[in-house]
Amino acid sequence: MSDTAATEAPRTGENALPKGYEPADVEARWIRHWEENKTFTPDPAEVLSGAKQPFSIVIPPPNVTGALHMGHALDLTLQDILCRFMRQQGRSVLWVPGTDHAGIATQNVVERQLKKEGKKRDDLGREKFVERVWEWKKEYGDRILNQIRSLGASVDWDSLRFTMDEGLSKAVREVFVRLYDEGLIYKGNYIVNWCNRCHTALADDEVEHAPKKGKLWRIRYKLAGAPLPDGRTELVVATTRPETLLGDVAVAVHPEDDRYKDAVGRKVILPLVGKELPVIADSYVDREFGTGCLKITPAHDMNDWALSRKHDLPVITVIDDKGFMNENAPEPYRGMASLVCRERIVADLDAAGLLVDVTDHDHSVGECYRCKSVIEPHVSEQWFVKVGPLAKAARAAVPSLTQIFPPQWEKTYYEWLDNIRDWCISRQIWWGHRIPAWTCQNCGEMIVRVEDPDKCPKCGGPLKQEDDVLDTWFSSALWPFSTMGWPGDKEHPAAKLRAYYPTSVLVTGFDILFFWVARMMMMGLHFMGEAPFKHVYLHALVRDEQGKKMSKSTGNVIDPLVMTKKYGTDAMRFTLTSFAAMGRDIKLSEKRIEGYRHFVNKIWNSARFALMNLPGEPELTLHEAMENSSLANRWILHRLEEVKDEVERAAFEYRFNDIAQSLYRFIWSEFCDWFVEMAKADLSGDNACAKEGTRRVLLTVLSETMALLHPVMPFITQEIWSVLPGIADRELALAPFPARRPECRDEAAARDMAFFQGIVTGVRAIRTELTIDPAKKLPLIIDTADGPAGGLAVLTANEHLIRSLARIDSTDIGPGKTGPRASGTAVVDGARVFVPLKGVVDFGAEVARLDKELGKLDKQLNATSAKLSAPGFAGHAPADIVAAEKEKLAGLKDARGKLAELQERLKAALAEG
RNA sequence: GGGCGGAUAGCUCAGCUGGAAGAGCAUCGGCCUUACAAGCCGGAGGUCACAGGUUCGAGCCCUGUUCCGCCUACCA
Repeated sequence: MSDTAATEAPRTGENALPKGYEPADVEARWIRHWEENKTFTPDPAEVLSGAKQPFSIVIPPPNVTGALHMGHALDLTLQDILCRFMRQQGRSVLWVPGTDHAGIATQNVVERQLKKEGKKRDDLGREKFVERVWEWKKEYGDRILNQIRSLGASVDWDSLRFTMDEGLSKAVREVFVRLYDEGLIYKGNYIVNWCNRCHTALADDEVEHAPKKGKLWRIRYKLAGAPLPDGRTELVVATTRPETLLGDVAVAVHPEDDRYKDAVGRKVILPLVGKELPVIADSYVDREFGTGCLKITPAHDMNDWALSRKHDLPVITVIDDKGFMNENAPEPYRGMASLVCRERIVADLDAAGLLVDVTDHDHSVGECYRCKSVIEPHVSEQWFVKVGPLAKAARAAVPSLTQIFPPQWEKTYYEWLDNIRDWCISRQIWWGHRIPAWTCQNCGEMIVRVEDPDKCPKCGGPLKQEDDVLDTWFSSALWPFSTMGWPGDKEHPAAKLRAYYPTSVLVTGFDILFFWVARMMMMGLHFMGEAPFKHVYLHALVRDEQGKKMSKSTGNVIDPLVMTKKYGTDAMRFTLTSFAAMGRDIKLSEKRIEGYRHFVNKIWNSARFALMNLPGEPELTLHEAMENSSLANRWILHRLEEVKDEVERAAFEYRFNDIAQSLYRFIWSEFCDWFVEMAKADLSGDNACAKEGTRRVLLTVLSETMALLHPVMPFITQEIWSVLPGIADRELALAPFPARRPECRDEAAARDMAFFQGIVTGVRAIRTELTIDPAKKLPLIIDTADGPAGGLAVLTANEHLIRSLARIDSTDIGPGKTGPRASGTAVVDGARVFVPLKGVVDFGAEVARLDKELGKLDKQLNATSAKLSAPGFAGHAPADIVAAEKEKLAGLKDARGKLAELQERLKAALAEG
């Protein structure tokens, strides 16, 4: 055991808590404590023995080069709430932390570092470069992990994983080899998305489409041979990329386009090149767009590529993998950067009289999701996963095996899987899992193996391994089982895997539904025979207060680390939780976090107040305390039971905002505003029995509230918990969810309290609205004749509280009591309230105030009686609804009548002067 | 082009299976009432985007419309 706060002698009682809550100090202390004590490291044996139900989550591994942003903070907060809540529910909780190696991003970072030294990666060579990346990882790779720590995430640090770890790399190889052997991985020459800057292929979903202002050039392609029957001698094509015409292999028109029917089958002459191209017909061509004539450049356009395969056209690459015109381009253009070439081509066309015109044209352009440079379609040798069969299984698993929350994302998930194309998994970089395939330099045999082969098994010739590495998402797709020890020993799978796979829920942003979630589904189902998670909870994106995506370039980023430092982690977590309603974006502003910091302060101060009154454990048990207990005590215990239900239900249903709201209201508006104020009388009174009873209730409610709030605000709750007297287990994180106490349910107390609050609020309203000096104590008369059943008893028993809460110095309560005509008045639940005000205020104001009240009552009266008298209501509506409406109408009529009468009395008094 | 979501108080949003419109912040008025001025008490503020429909009854269900987001797509 370590010397942390929980193991020190608890500082309970008076002065246990300093005046102000200092989050930084408290947080650091508990983070250290949890980690040193391995509080969140579960034992798989407790699951395997059947002693506990498992609950597991794998963290969405952040990019190892990344820094924590608000999206992470939200994601981690929600996961932490679930994990901490499930521990309270008695589950064996495993939350696996880790990072991914982010192939392209990390390589970029290190290359930039090298550049500063005036070096390129080729100067180092592959091996040295990869070593260099590992060095970088060693030095900076823990940054984001420490940031996760600082949020209080209750992950099991013993389970920490990195996608390039030995075990995870083994999983990657195993999966690759098996998919290859099953014919689900193949290598081939295809057109792919190519990033010139990162110098690698990208998968379809790694390309982001952004609208761009472009131009549309219309270019004449002269017909070879005789003019068309109508005398035309050329076709005009429209293109946004004139430089690609050097790679044109055909011109296509729509087969039913009357304008071009006669041209089909003829040849045109490619401008600036001079070679003849066929004119083909294909219904893909949109007659409405441009001129209806489409030039076909298979090597540099995805759609043209597809057409070229259909029509068996050649593929001519004219732009190389760095974005320069290659040897297939005519001499004058060779070696030019493609954009430079574009200008030259346009100029040359113009000079040759082949350019019709140029118009502005907005279209969407693909960009690299890592570096934002324009994506070039590029033909090259790549490795692909044949996703069809995998996607089919992944689709079928939702919602039967895996449920998505909120469910509207199901459709998006289906949509993507239904239209999925083969997944390009090879990347032309060095940092990552190198493809485990070797080619025999002798016989050309391809060997794909888990273990490195040393020679060709067929001819014994020397082998050369593939240069490419795998897409980072390929390894991320295995995360739910690779992190738990798969494949390991196949006969005896890891205990962790047996205990915690499949995971309970995946919590992540909807933006990586495709990148990651769908692929994990594919891999999990294929290799484990089980979906990797039972639930997927997709939360919204965190945006700025205008609803814009936060980005460094816009400068609207709210840094979670700055916020936690400034307002405390609990305040930020609570803010995010409050706004985490399902299916909605979160518009965050610093002001909101600041607002919830006030709530943290409120909690702290209420605990300080409680501790001041709890020098030691109360002498009465709760059971004893409840005998002849006060209204306040019975009511708050009753409400506590209801809050337990609300919080528990909301947590199971991922209604995070409801957890927050329910606790906020209970703590602030009920516990602090009413219970504590009412308890003060007992706590400072002479009645030892009442005092001890109320102390017991105060302690019970405070401690259980800390437990309920703990998943959302782990630090302040643990800090307070650790100084409460009479708590056996100082580790709140491992304490069970507060047990239900059916005997504390007390509807009568709820009703009585509502009446009591009505009286107090009624008097306060009279006071404030008539601007009576708050210090001025007033007399109070209440006629309980028509009040609720037991109302008199409630008011009599709590008379001293009415005095203190409403600033009353004398009361006269009973059936038939009447105050002077010159009174401020109210009707509460049938009871008439009088606050004699002769000589205190101007009664004209009170007459006006009553007018306003009467107006409100009239509005409600009209609505209710209209409803009741509406044809069919009594016949069709359920009996209980009708009865309730009738009762309501009676109550309103009664209140209105009484109030009107009271106003008349007042007016009469006024007339008399 | 297809899909999804949103439109409720000045702002940000709740409102679960249809049964008297809610919260926070902001605002106005009054209070340093010894846990808390990061606080307390009270007030004001809404034709629930628009138009129809179903129903005894609609913020909620159905149809259409208008705006605003996002995702997706082969219009060069």
